Amino acid sequence: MSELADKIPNRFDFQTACEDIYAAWEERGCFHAEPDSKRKPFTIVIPPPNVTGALHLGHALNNTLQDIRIRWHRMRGFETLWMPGTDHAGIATQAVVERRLKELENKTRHDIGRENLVQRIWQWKEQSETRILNQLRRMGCSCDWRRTRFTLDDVCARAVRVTFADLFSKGLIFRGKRLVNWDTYLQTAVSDDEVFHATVKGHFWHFKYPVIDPKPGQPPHVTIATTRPETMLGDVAVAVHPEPEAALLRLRSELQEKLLTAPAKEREGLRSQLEELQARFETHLPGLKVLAEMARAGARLQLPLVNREIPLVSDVWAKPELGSGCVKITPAHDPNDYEVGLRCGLPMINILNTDGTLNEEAGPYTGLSIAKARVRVVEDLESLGLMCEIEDREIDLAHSDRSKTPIEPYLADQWFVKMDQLAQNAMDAVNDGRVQIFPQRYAKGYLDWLGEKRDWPVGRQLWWGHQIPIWTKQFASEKQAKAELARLQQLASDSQRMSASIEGLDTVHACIRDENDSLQALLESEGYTRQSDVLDTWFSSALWPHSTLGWPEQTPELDYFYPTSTLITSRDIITLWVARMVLMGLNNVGKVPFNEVFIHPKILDGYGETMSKSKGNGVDPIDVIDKFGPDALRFGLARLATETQDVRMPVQFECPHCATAVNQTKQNREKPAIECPSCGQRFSTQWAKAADDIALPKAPVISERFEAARNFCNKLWNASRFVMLNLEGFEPSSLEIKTLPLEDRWILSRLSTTLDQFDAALAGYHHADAARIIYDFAWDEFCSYYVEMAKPRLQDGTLRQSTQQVLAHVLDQILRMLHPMIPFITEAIWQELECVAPVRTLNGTGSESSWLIKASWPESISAHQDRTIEQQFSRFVAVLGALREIRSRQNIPPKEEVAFTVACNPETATLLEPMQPFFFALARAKCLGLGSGFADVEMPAQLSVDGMDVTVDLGNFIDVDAEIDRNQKLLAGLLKQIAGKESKLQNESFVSRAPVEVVEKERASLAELQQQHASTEEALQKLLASKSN
RNA sequence: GGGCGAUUAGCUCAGUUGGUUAGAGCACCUGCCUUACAAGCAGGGGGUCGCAGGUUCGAGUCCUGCAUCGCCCA
Repeated sequence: MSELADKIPNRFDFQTACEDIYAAWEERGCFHAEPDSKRKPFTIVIPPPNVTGALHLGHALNNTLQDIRIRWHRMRGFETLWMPGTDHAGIATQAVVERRLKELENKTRHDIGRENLVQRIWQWKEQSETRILNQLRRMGCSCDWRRTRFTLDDVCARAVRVTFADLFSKGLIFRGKRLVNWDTYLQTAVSDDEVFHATVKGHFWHFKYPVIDPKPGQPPHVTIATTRPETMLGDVAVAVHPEPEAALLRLRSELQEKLLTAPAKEREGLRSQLEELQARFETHLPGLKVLAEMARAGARLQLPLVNREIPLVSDVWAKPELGSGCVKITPAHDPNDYEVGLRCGLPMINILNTDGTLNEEAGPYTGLSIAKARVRVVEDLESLGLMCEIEDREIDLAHSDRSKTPIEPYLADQWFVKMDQLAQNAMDAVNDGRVQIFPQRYAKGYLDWLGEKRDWPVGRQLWWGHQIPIWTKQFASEKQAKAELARLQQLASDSQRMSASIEGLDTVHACIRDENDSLQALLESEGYTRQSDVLDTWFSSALWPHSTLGWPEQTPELDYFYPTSTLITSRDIITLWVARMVLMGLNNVGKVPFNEVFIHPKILDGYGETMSKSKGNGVDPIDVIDKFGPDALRFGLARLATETQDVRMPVQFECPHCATAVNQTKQNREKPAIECPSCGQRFSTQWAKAADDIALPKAPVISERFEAARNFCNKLWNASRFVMLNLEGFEPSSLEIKTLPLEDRWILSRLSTTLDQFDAALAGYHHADAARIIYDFAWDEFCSYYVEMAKPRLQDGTLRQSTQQVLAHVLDQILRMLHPMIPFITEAIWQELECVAPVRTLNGTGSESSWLIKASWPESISAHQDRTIEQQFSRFVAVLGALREIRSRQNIPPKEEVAFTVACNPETATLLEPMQPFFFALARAKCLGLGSGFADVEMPAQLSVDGMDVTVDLGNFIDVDAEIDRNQKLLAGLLKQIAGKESKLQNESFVSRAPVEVVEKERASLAELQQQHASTEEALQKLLASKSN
């Protein structure tokens, strides 16, 4: 036995063990899945991480939850596939590589060209992907690595191209104009979530446009205002509200209503608003009425500087309460104006080149930068006498996240996917339950977003991605274009291979399905050019659940593993991704991509902010693994993953000199180096740039939240160690459950109940509940009670064998249950246990997989579940608790024995009788009497619990005054509660209206309190009497 | 502006269809190196359940309003 004690250290050495365990799993093909008609499939596709950077704690949570589900199902006997891979993440990855190019070589992408840039991005991808996949391995993720995919690899590329060609041939892909966020520095459109807003100092210029041929009573000018005067060169109209009076009246009554209910501090502001509004009825309304009438009559204005006639139009976008009440309309350079342009059927004039200079539409200003044009336009308007007023103003300006330059709204050609029917199909799938979303409330956002059925802009002006497979040529006439369309149709012979469409009157687009089709070269020789844009990253991600399984080929994998079982992801991509996966799955395969979607919480830092590398509060899971082990990381995350609440996780730097955890604050998290408040030495952070800082040792960023999980793992390890050290001479036999002592039947009953609860929690995606259920069972019930009670039993010849068997069995079952959450440590213990006790069943026969990862999932046995046993055991626990409390309260040294009695009914006495050795073993207390009829003790320390009076004769140990004091306080509390109950029970309406069982419960509770009061009073009197003697 | 969520112990979070004296972990205090585990054991203190109303015999839980914070959409 001592040999074994030497062999098993009292800590799990995760730093050396985990790598071997993982390698062993992989070598044995434990992660690999193959279509198998005899078994049910269970499939998860990983939400492919971006190859932009490394994984953070949010990914760690996401992947931990997936692996828990994967391992759980694998043990339950499913053919289980976890499909891994990564995402090329178009703009994000390209921007990172471009930024490095600029920083390291001071070059732009145009300097090195498309081919070179793409090659460099591939290099970056290799490096980044290796790091990410390694992070997943360190976490223990049991992905089928042989099937690893990348959204830009050949298999995925083919799926993308076939999908695109299919949609094109169905007429669901078209090109149109649309306002985009244009980054003039990078010369690409960026998406809304790549834009940040910042307040900058600017001006508000008021100027006027002459009215052409004003009639009597009509103004000679209309006044407008803008923060971007150069955009007037692209103006196509001025708008005025069609019913200014009605609009003002409505606004006034809204304000008045608000004023009635507003809190005092807001009233002042509202009143002045109302006053200003009131004044407008006189100062502006008459003029606006005239203008509205003019707009209806088709009045026209002269746009200065470029001398264009533009209409005065009616539109509700013009706010009669603001400025002059008129607003200039520049549809090609402002999102709101764009909408007005669409409503009023206005032309859209783009005045910008892609590099941010003005184009020929700007007339005399052509070629100027935006800034220069702004100065010139203002000067020229002034010299024409059209400038009225210039205000200073703070302006909320959109900037590109990638280049930090101001975004220009810009009207560009854009490829779209028509969403109408595709979106409807995806909505139907959720509405009729083919796809279930957990928690259910997230279905609303999904449906709302799809319900708008906005066409999906899929083109990106990037070089990294799937290039759009469309070849385009412009023809001289509509007739020629139509003839060409017919020719192309003939040429393709098969509309799947190539299909074509006409844009406008004269432009022909041909979409070719297959890479390397000879048609490509043919068209190019005829003067067609391929579209240079690439597809939105989400286009390829949307195909992920079926493209990874080999679609469009009808592979056995696709047939067997699709639809996948569940998708586990974070809420921010429900629309970007989940919705599109459903829509594409339905379109391509005809079936939903997954039956269930689980949305898990986000990981925030201690301030409730999302973690990110750019804030410096990001935590690398590897740092946590290095410090606490992969199992602690996983269990720690799982127990925090509740349903409604995002996870706040205070973050610390761990001082590399003295290992002190230094709390991260908003101030220190952005510093390149920090001085440790404990040892006074300096360490560096991710921000270290200067040579001095870089030379300092770098502090890992961790969170102490994982300590509890690490401690739990340690507890499990040592409990297992104890069991194994005590299995000497173990020979399993067939146990007759009914004949076993109370504690055995109790732990077996609890085991089965725990299993049921644990399974139910996992099935419902209640990971935190599941973690808590198994934690409580393993620690509080198994370790704190069963293992402690096993100690005396192992010394008892008649009980030793059955004790060993129950210990081994329950440990076996706990290891299985915990394996999905903490795979490494449970596997390590399993390996040891296999050597010491290969048979761990209750009937003494059978064998198990030598690897826990492949072992079967435990089954709850309802015959073991016994509520009476559990209740009886809780009476034992109550007496034990009372004994311990008395000992502790009276400061009795742990080694000192005490004697006690329990006054209780005969049934309880019978129940407690066989537990006497455990009172001694667990509380060093000897029982002198159970039930009634034993002599009173002189110096009692007493507790009433659960209808029993536990009395300890403390003899000389007792601190009588302290005990008297405590009893008096207790009595006061009891009296208060009794009074409360009595008044409740005297309340006629409670007794008559509350359910009978509730009233009964209250009565029983009152009786119990009264009994407790009586025995406490009695004990108190004895103490007082003994004192006066 | 619209939608979703949160607010419970110093911190991070549970709390089921409304029903005993609101729980856990960490931190704190007291006592223990008890032959698996000091990353441990035993015990303890600590809460006006964000605020104000309402429904009810009874509200942390249901309803209304307000405040603060977060996310999504415009």
